[in-house]
Parts: sequence; C-alpha cells; structure tokens
Amino acid sequence: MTAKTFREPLSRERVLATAVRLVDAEGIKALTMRRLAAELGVEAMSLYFYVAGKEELLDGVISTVLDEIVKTSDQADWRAHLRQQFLAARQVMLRHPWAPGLLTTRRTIPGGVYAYFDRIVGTLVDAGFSYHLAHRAIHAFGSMPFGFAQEVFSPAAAGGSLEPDDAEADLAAMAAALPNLTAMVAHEMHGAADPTLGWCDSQVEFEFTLDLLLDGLERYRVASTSDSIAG
Amino acid sequence: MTAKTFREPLSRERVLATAVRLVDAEGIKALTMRRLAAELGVEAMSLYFYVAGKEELLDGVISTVLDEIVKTSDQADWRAHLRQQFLAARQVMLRHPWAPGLLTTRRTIPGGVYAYFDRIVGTLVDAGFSYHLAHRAIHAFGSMPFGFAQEVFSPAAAGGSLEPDDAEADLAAMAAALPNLTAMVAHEMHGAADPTLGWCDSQVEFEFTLDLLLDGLERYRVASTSDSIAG
DNA sequence: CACCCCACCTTACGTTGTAAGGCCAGACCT
DNA sequence: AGGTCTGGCCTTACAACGTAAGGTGGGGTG
Repeated sequence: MTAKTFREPLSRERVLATAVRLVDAEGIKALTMRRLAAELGVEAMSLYFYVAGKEELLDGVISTVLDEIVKTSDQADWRAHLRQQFLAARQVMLRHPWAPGLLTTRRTIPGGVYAYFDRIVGTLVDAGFSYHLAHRAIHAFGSMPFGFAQEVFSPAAAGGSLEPDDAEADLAAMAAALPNLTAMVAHEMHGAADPTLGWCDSQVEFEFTLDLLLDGLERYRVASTSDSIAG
Repeated sequence: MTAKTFREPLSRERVLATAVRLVDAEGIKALTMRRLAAELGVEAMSLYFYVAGKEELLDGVISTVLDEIVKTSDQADWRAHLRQQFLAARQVMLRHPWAPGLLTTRRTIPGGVYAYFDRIVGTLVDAGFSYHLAHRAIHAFGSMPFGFAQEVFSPAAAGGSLEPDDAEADLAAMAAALPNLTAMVAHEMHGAADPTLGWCDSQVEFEFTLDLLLDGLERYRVASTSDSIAG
C-alpha cells in the first residue's frame, strides 16, 4: 500500500553513502546538491538538514572512503606491517579513483586520520624508531598511507578519460623531441608480458617506491640504534 | 591624452600572467572569468578570444607556473644535479602554494612537462641507470620534480588558512587518544631552535625524503652495474 | 569610398550553492 | 479531543558561475 509513497528516511550515513556511490558511477562533477537529492528521492534543500553545506559534504565523502581502510595487519615486522597496511589502503583507492584528487584539495583533515597516523607512529616507535625519525618517516611516506602515490603522469583518474589520441601519428617527431622518454617507453614495452596492463603497471611501481622508502628508513633505524650502542 | 581611454591590448601571456597574480593574491576561488576580466579592465567574454574556456585557462595557468622552473643545474653528479633541480622547483611552488593542488586535479598534462621529464630520464641514463630503473625512478619521485611532496598534514596551502583553534584546550584528551602522535610532537618541539618556523620544517622534510629516494636509487644503480660486470 | 575583420562588448541561458521561510504529520501536553 | 510544538522535508528566490550567440566599432585594405 504505502510502497509508492513510503520512503526510507534520510540519515547522514545514507546521504554520504549515496554520494560515494554517485561519484563512483558518474564522477566528481556529477556530485551536486540537486543531483544527490534526486538520487535520494528528495529535494536539494533537504540535504542541509544532515550536511552543513557542499564543503562539509565533500569532507564527509572522503571520511566515508577513508573509513573503508580498516585492515589491521597481522604482520609483526614493522616493514611488512606497514606494507600490508598501505597496500590495503591502495585497494580502497582503486575502488574510488577520484578519492586521491579530492583528498588533496580538501583543506581540512578529516576525522579519524589522526588516529590512523597515531597507530603508524606507534608501529615505528615500537620497532625502535626515534620520534625524530618517525616524524621524518611520516613525511617521507607522503600519501602512501592513504594508498596512493602522486602519479603525475596519469591524472586521468581524477575525472576524465585518457585518450591515446594520435600518439602513433607523429611518433617520429616525438622520438626526435623526446629521445630519452621514447627510448624508455620502447624498452619498457618490449618486455611487457600482459599488454592489457599497459606498459606501466602502477601496482609494481607503487610497491617499488614503497619498498624504496621502507628499506631506506630501515637503514636509518639500524644506523641510529647501532649508534646508540656503539656511542 | 589617451591615458584615460588607452588600454594595453590583451594577449594570452597577459591574461595568464594576470591570472597567476590574481590567484597568488586572492586564492584559486577568486579566479573566475568575470573577476579576471575585471582585473584586466575588460569584460568576461573578451577572454575567450585568447583562452578557449575555463579549463584551458587553468591549464595555461599551471603551464605558466611550471615555466618558472628553468633552473638548469651545473652539477655533474646525477644526484646533486636532480637535487638542485627539484629544490629549485620547490622554490617556485613556495611562491605559488596553490599550484600543487591545481596541478594534481588537472587531467591533461601541460605542455613542456614531457620535455622536462625527458631531461630527467636523460640524466639518469647518462649516470648508468637502465631504462627500467629510470622508469621506476620517475615513478618513485612522484611530484618531487615539480618541487612538492604530498603533504597530507598541511593541505591548508591549497586555499584556506590553518587555524590552531583550541589545540591546547583539550591537550590532555588528545594525549590520551593519540599517545604516539602527542609524544612525537612533544619530542620534536623540544629541540626546535626557531619557533617561528614551527616544529615541522618542510624544507628539511623535503630534502630528507628527496635524499632518501636518491640514495635508494643510487644503491639500485650500483647494484645493477656491478651485476652486469660480475654476471 | 566600400569593405572586412579583428578585438572587444551586450545580452541571455542554464546550472550551481544556499538563504529564508512555509508546510505538514505525528508527538506531546492539558 | 483539541491545541501546540517540532522535526523533517519542500518551495521559492537570489547571486554568481561558465559560456553560447550575436552585435559593434574602428582601423587596415581593396
């Protein structure tokens, strides 16, 4: 009877969850107050009862996404632990490719992030890091705790689609203008096993950079602890 | 005579330069077509003669900023060379704190960036890097060639101002909830020589991360060259 | 003198976020 | 039962945005 007129009552969680689904499906540009309201079978102004405004909506959206990173690693070694943690975060970001771009443009740090970093610092200190080195490590990690690296060469994930365009049209001209880059691409494409992955496997790159940082930090950690023993 | 009515004719360069100055002064939000036109003593639609639209304007703005990175290092050692290069880029980004955020949200790579990266790859290959390792290095650098690291903890540079707020109000509660983070802050603040710099000197952090990456890559380079000799 | 076209302007439309206030069903009190 | 309150949603309205369409005027060229 009431099937036509009945409507699931709104809630902050429902608004934010719907917003995430909307952005997943149609991109960040599609997230307007009116569009989101329509998605919920409601008028735009009704959202303001649960969200202070557009800015707070966006904050809530990234908080919702970050809350998906719940994986608590079972690894004992600090390197393996953080590695597993950051890779889990990366899986979340792959589900929401727009999230990194949104996160970096937000000027308020969403709630829960501090607790997240507190656990990371705890892991480092427990492993023998000084607070000073832990601080450095946090900075060095950059956005990797959130599961993404600054991929300047493929910002297409932020919204639009990457078109190959007339890439092969003037390949000769490109080779002349950019000799090193074209040589590199040629070398890397050659050994590519799976062409569907493209010549640029981000997963491998992500792990390489991550290990580079972890190994480098481990070296500092060992050096500092042996210092304190020797000196 | 014509001082009242005379007006410097528009040009793409003048439009973009004025846009950069406007964003420097009033933030990215202030960059609207009408506002920029007013800044040039002109109507909004006149800009479309020199810029296809808002998106192309933004692309042009970051291109203009990136063009400021012209410093060609005189260092012979690849590490010192790239270090000097990236630190010079950082100076540019410090002049335009909004640029990193804008760059990462753009979905088209601005012209000139490829040439820039081509030179970096050339530097690496000349230093004995394989194309494979050079590729890895490019990814590992992330946004550092552009002079900035992903600073998740201070996205305030993107627009708003960071207010200390009631940070000291419930410090005890924070210490309980975030024991590791508060301990780290306490330790780091203790040795701070210049309190005006804050306890978190980004310059030092930037260089630390940069050296971490450069040293790590150097290790890979040496390992690969000794491999090719030994094997 | 007629013409044209470059560079700029006028007008107008659709869309955005959101301020201000209305409306109505159910809860609650008397 | 009737009056009042109020939480939850809607209506209306406005300023600002990007930009499509077309006008205009003056200097250069035929």
